Amino acid sequence: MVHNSLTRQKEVFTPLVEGQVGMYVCGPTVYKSAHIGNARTFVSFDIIYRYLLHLGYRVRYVRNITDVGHLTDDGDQGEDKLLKQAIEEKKQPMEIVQMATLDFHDVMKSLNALPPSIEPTATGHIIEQIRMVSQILERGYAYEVNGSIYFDTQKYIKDHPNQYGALSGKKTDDLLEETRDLNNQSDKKHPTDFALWISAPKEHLMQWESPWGMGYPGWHLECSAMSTKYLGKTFDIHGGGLDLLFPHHENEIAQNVGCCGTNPVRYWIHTNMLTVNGTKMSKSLNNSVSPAELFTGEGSIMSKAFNPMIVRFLMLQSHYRSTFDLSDDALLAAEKGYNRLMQGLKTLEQIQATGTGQTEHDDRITNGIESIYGHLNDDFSTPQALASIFDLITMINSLNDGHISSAEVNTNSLEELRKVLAAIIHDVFGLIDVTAGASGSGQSLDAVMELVLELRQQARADRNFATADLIRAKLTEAGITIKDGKDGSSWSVQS
RNA sequence: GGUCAGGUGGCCGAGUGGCUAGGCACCGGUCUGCAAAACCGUGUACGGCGGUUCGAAUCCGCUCCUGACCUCCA
Repeated sequence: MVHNSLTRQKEVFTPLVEGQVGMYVCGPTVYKSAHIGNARTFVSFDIIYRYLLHLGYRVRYVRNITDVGHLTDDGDQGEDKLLKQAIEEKKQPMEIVQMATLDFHDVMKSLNALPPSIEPTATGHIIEQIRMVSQILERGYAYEVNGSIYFDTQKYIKDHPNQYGALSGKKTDDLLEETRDLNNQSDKKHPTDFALWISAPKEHLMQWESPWGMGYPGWHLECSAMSTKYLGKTFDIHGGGLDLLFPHHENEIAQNVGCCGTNPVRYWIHTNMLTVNGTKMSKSLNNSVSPAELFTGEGSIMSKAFNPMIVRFLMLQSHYRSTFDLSDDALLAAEKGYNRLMQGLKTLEQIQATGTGQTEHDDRITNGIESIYGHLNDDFSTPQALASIFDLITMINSLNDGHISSAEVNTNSLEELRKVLAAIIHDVFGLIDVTAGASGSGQSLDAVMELVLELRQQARADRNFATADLIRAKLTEAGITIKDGKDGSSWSVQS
């Protein structure tokens, strides 16, 4: 089941071609470093992508890079954000693009998001965009004014009643009556018309030759052109942030219908916004928190540094369609929850089950696994899937502590549990264990710690607790936690 | 102003008619030399006012509050 923004309800997901999924997600505009709100969206789609792969689908995941075209103001008078930034920094636009793109990739990598199958850029598909403009012109859904091409929304609305606005839930009448203060839009026949191709003044830094003279593409066009090129005229999933729903996605549909006569997308998925102190984070509001700030603890809202995996875990604890408020408390709580999850997974590797029958504990495992999949199948409900996982973690710990004897659990169920939890947590949720010595501390540290623990164990055996506690305290200061168990002590590095 | 989402216990965050979501924090217990971790247990909820129903956090109406979109934004 997938929640489809177009119909506003959950629908059974059946791909166009059995076993294959085409998914397009609107990527970032690369004129500034990514903020954590961007990251939330792409992590959400990363999990959807991973889950589809896990289910065995062949997925073609296309996520674009917008490296041209966004205007800061309405209409033709506005400045291109990218150009503005380039002028401010006295750089070539493509230098800005390069910087922001590399930064974006770094962030996504640190959050362990898989790269998309194709990551096309707008500037790399100028030809396709020009061709699409021509097709829309040919079909009569656009008109030219002074070298710029505008989409004719009125004709579109007339020919396709109840289409325009269907996605964003706007009534076409309301859209047409829009009387917003529109400055310098005299070229357009109607305020709702939008630019497909914009005529460029000579000094404009990014422009290309077209049948209508030198110019550059309108913002909405690239996604239509590139999704059509790589996924076809109709494809399964189109995703993006909720803030793109109108006008971007609405116009995208219009362009596709105008160009090819078919509705391009079968399932629209929109992720909700991330907020800080209850307000949406947005590049234009300048209230961004960067991932780097989170990861280094240098920002104003965090008390300390948080590993990217903790941030990712926190994102998993909320549903992608809910707004999500970022706070220090939430991060601190997530850190503990994440550690508990990772510790549980490690414990699971070590415990044994010797049972052969089918006990209530085996039922609990079976039901737990079933409910994990049930929740993920229900519009990718990671929070609920996590709840089911934590129930199983409790059971794993009970087994480890001897509250449940190993004979009470069937060997096969435990094996199944190992397989499923590892797959869900690592492959689907994309959570990497960064809690232990596994984080690249190397063999030498392992050897040193083994020695230290041995000496401390000796001190404890001699009832020299002062020494034992001193070792533990000093190690804690150094970021290493000691836990004394029945079978000796263990250690872990704080992330 | 128009449109659309929400308001859940100390915090975060699920949940669309009856059955403990979960995480974190708190309290009691077990374990431990002491901790930590873990396990067991207890408590604190569904913005307000009405209504439907045998029964509502969940449906309906009104009301208050918050956010998002309507302009570039993930």
